[in-house]
Amino acid sequence: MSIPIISLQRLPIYLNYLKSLDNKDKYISSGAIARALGMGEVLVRKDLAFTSAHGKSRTGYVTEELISALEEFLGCNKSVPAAIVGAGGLGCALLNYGGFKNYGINVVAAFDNDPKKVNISEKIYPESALKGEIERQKIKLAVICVPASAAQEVCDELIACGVTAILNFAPLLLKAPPQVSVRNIDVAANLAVLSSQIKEEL
Amino acid sequence: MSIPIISLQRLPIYLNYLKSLDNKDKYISSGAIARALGMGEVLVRKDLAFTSAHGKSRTGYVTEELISALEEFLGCNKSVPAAIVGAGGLGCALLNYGGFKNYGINVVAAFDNDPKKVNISEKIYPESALKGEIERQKIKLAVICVPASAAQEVCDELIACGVTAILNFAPLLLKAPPQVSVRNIDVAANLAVLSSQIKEEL
DNA sequence: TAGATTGTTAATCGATTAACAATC
DNA sequence: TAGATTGTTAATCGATTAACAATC
Repeated sequence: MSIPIISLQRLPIYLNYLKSLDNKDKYISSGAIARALGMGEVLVRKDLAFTSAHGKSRTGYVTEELISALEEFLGCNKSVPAAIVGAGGLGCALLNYGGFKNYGINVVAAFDNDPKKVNISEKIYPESALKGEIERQKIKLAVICVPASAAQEVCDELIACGVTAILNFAPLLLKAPPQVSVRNIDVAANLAVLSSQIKEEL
Repeated sequence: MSIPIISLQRLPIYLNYLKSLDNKDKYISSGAIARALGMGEVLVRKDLAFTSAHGKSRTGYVTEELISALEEFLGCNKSVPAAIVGAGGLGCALLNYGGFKNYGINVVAAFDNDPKKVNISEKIYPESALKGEIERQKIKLAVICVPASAAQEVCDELIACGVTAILNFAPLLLKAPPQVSVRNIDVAANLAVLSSQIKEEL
């Protein structure tokens, strides 16, 4: 059975936690992970069962094996090329962020229609080069950091170039065919939810 | 009954959609919204029922009233002061982003322990000023944009200063008391999920 | 009136949790 | 052996969807 997205989303949390442990014991139990992360231990075991990890009765999981199983499942050892469209503040911040490497994701190009941006980094190309670079480097994964007004157009162009997975920071719902995976991060909406929760408490 | 978080999270999606309509008809039905956003129409009605909006049989909701009801529920007309901790690439990008105003959120201060950052903008303070400014401006909402290694320490300090809602971009699970709302945005983990989904398709 | 739409109640679906046999 | 932990099966919980009466 294929892993449900809701389980897949938790795998990076487990991996982050395990890697953050300073003095790793040889073994770790689902109960210990669950307690540290505030989750149910059965849930942890079910999630981990989707990977190649196998726990041992009485002792739990071999910590290093569990980390390796999560890394393998998430493709951390592969090198997946990714592109960023829109080299504004957010796009540049992501371009300079090193944390994607932990998941085998390599941001190889960014695109912007402002010629001034193009000289900031050799990875930034004019938007006219988008089709050529995406096809040349066989990029399947892209991040949209352009304003909402341009996002659907960029999305369509990316899909036409062969991109099949898109992380969208623009605050709108992108239309895309079902074979293309789209995830949305709306920072303002997240803040709005928190802001509403503050008011509730009053 | 208090709105479940999962419904609350969808309200900004409805609001964005409604505001994005170019030629707004006087009325809009839950079915039309549902079709545009790829959701069930009963779900839309149930979500909207948490706001003060009331639809009319046969005609649907008055578009402008529905927008107002969503804005009111989400507190878009209030002015909620917010702070950003960590004025690196992401922190600065968020500081310069104008989209928070739509939800009544006003980023009034950013903090960084690098003295060079402090002169970039008059809103950026040294981290030593954190306690003073947060308390002076009665800030309850904060965004953590520091590296994972410093995030828990910053979180503790914010809570000690009276912050009750935190948006965390650092890839780790923050420990916070239950009366503090924490939301996490792990960009790398989101990309990892997409990357895994690409591989599945092969 | 007839028809479209709301809002509510009941049914379904999926995810989480509880229970427990297997096992090291 | 006794005890801790896994992995699985059954029960519960919550969210979504279906059905439908009310109504404009």
